[in-house]
Amino acid sequence: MKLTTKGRYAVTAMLDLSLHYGKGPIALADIAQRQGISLSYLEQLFSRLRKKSLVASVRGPGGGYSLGRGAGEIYVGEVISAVDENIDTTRCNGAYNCHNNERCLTHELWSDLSSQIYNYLNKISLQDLMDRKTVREVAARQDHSDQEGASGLELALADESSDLAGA
Amino acid sequence: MKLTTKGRYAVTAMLDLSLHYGKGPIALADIAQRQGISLSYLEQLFSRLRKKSLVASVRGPGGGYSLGRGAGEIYVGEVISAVDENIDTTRCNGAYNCHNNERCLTHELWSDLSSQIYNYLNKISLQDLMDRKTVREVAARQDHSDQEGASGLELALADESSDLAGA
DNA sequence: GAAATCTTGACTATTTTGCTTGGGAATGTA
DNA sequence: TACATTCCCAAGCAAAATAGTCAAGATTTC
Repeated sequence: MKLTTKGRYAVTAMLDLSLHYGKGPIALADIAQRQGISLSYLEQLFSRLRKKSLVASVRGPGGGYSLGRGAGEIYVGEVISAVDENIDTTRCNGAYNCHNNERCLTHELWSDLSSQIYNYLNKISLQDLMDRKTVREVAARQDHSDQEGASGLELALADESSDLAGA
Repeated sequence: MKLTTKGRYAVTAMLDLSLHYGKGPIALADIAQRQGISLSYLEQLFSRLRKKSLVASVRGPGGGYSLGRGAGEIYVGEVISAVDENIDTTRCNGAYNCHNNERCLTHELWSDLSSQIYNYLNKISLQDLMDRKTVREVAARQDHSDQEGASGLELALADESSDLAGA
């Protein structure tokens, strides 16, 4: 499997988007700042996410991104696949030509592992992540230091923490 | 997780070693030829495997490598860990400093995934792999074409009905 | 002592990653 | 209309990782 920061950034950004969504689209610049990801890099990732309809975009002032569907219907595996091209552990990517144009000794091992990982990640939705206590804690911290650092222009998200009991 | 050809080569080579072991040590050159892996590259990998006692070596003519313990007691996860340094999917490798010196939003997701993969691979021994029908088939083909030389024009890959990883 | 084999370290080519740059295009606001 | 704000896109690039080479040496068997 290819699990690089590309996939990690994508999932992190999508989770940030889920957490802050609710009152209109979220600008990438906000996500970039909160999650410490380069804006241009995020743009590239979101371009791919958009092509897979995982997010929808609105241009112009006040624009930004929103989720393509409900947070409960977007799965981590999809997000990683969207940005990482392939989520396969085999060298041949399932083509059975790993060695001398034939299947290598360990081909089945890697394809089994791929399905294993794929199944695992495709059972976890963004909503599942949002429901996790640790995620809410980190999110609250990030929103807090956001206000301190950015002279409090982007308020109105502190009430997020009172909604937490609902999970 | 880091799953590259390094880890794949290591497992493949260890499996080849297991399959051919029994009548004294196996020279790396044989494994390199059978599995299509560069000899010098294999040497590097086996150097690490030896440091972890996964293999034992005998120098001189007739020398080579043997398994450090029984094939049923060597697990795929160990082999990959030995050559790949870390098998962790988090950016911080578990150090909780992924973002601004603090835990990132998705830290737990990646560490959970790591354990998932780790547990999976650490339940599969080399003996388990040897017992697989597909492995024995490929091994038989490789031993056979070994005798014929390198051209290996036998086609036998159209019959693959085990379409697993839907990646 | 010569050949086979492991052992080691340095070096290199290639690919991938993560990111920048530099333009656009759409859209809301004044 | 002007203009700022946002998304959109493609090319390029430095650093890192990967995959592999090369050269020298250490052991052992014959």
